[in-house]
Amino acid sequence: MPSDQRRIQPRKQPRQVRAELTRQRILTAAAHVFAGHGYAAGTTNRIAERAGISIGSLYQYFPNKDAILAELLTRHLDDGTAAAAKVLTGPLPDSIEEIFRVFVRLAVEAHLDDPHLLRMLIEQAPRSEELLERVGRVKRTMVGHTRDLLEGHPEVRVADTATAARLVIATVELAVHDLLAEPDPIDARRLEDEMVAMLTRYVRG
Amino acid sequence: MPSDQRRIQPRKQPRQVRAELTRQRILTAAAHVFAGHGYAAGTTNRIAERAGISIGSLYQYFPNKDAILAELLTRHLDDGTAAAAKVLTGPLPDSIEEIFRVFVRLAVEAHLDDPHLLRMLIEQAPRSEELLERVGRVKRTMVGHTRDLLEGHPEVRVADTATAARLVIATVELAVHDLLAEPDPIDARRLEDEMVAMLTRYVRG
DNA sequence: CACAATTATGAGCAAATATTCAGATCTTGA
DNA sequence: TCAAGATCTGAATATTTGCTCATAATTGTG
Repeated sequence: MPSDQRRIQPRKQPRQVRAELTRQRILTAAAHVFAGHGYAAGTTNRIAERAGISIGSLYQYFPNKDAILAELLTRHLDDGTAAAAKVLTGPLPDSIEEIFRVFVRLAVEAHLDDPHLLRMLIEQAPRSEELLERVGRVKRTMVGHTRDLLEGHPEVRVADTATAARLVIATVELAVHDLLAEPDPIDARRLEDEMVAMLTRYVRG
Repeated sequence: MPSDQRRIQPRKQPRQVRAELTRQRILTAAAHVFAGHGYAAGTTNRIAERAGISIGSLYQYFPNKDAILAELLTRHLDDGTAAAAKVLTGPLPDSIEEIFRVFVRLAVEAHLDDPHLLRMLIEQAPRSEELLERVGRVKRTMVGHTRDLLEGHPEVRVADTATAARLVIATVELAVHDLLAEPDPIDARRLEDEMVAMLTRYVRG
């Protein structure tokens, strides 16, 4: 068990190509192992084994197990915010329904590749103060943007846009997580349609 | 680490008053510790310490750590289904809006006392085959009832009641968990109002 | 009070697992 | 080619933690 949870920074920076490759392999293996076994049962030795490297190499690039989780979460958050930013720079559709569709699709796509991993991340990550803060910040940003959107759109008729924005974000994120990770997952397209319908009818009042 | 995960039954039945008291203290302490540290970091020694008893006493009433979790989850599920059954025996309101309000309020109330504990329960349940099955059964029952409700109600206009029922259940459950467990939780009454509005407008088409 | 049954104690065992480090192997650049 | 630095190895070590058991304390009963 880790005795010093504060270290998150990598032990050394890769300077050769094979080092960067090893780092990638570790992360890929960790994603698989964490997704399959959960965080606690996803041991560092198992990760190293799956990555085809020795346990020592793993600790050359990650100071401890938590750091691997942190890196995976960071990448997910960065990917998500980057995708959202890209959409926000371009022109958005006019109707609130189509706007919602864009973002719901974004959320669904972001979770389609490995729902189990993402679910594990959300469940396990918040144990660390730092990660909790990071996730909270991203979420608050999303809620803020959603609120702006709701307030500026002529079709929207909800009174309390602050609460509505939080409800919208939580609904999209969590329902996506849950439904995609079930043993019998809902068809992604159908989920998208129903969720867009629900949100649209909600904010139109 | 536990070598035999199958044992769930208590080691012995309490025969004296102080024994039953000790059992209660263990469960209360476990709820606190699990909610605060998570399941993995909530060690049995910490639970015993918080309960003000020795670690040996803990193992006199629970064969292993999982059994404590199972007992907590069982109590939650039993409480929930009992409350739901009580509501279902009586007369339900006519309007779909008021029906939703009854069930959303039920869900909110069931999670108001200790959102962190309940969140942990839902997250950790998938570790055990038995608990997973138990939770799945309860959920399927709820979805089934919801579907019946949607199909039999004149106000409802959604086409795919199966998908709609799953979406409704997932939304209520997860949004409640998430919003109440935040560092800055939404006012329970406001959450109830908005969620009822969202669900009602959704199923009315 | 005496005796048995019940309950409580907590040091310590055993297994799992995170992490280290001394030495081997590979890559780079001159 | 070769030395220096980078990378890799994995047996060994350090911790953590679920759990046991011999013993002590308490309670119920005649």
